[in-house]
Amino acid sequence: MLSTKDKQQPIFSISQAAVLLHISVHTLRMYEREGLIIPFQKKSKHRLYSKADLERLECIRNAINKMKISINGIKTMYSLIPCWDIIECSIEERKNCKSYNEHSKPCWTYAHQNNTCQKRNCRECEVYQKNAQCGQIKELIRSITRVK
Amino acid sequence: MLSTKDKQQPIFSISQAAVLLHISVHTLRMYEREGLIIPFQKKSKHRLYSKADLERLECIRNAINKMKISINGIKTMYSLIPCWDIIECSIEERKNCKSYNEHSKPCWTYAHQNNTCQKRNCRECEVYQKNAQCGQIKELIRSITRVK
DNA sequence: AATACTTGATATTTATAAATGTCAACTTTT
DNA sequence: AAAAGTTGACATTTATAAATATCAAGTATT
Repeated sequence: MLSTKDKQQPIFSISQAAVLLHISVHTLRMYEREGLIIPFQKKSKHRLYSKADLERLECIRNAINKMKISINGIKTMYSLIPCWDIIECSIEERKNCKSYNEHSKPCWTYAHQNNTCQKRNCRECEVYQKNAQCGQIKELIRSITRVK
Repeated sequence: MLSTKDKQQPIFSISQAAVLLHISVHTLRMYEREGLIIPFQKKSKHRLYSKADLERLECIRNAINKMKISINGIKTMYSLIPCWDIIECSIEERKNCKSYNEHSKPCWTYAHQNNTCQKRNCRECEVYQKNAQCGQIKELIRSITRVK
């Protein structure tokens, strides 16, 4: 069994990842351009993928090809992740946060300013990492349900 | 200003609705088959649409044609509506409810058994009606956030 | 220093979702 | 009772998202 840390280690090149996932390098870069994934970047701008990245990509593939959800659909789904509850940002921050107030793309695709997320590396953020498994969004929504 | 009740009155035939929305009758029936809408049904099986239905359909159209979210994407989004929190069903009911546990289609498309929803008319249910406006799902997710 | 791989940008192909068309039986309207 | 509208089922068209191809410049590997 792999530790969480091991799963996050960026070890596969883009072509290795492409082979493992049976897709093309182009497709991987497209998913990144769309904001579905954030591979590790070397200084040379070359990408590296972790096992967690591959797991996430399998969910994305499944959503697109089996569940027939469009890429924009997936982006919108990601925009529903209750990030504010995960990172516990302040009411004031929420008021000014596009990710809190809009619903078209994932929080990690915004250029956040004047809030906690500005200093965060989204690839390492729990909001991003928690959603590597399929069905995690609904799980999160269930878990934030307030007690009455 | 129309009252909520007025907006819910089923008054438009399918062809009238189609003209008002600039779409074909076929498309309206397709959205229904997919579980995106529940028009009122006369005993003769003829459909009638309310102003609220038209509003909902405009959101659906916008999602498909402007936001480029696929129909299956919209169904998945609807599956994230925190219905359990809106109707306040019991923990026991949640345990056995497909809508609570799965994430592929809206709660109103399940043939619910042995729970509160069995006796409900989904078209009249708050869960369905609350989601007539675009962006309502995120609004609901924000609103159920538990206090820490 | 030669070979293989990666980058981003633009263009093209292909797979298929969304929308329409057709039809015979039934319902509503005049 | 004739005309217009609606139903469901099946077939076809079209619009476009997803995937792939090409290329010249840069980086990594042996």
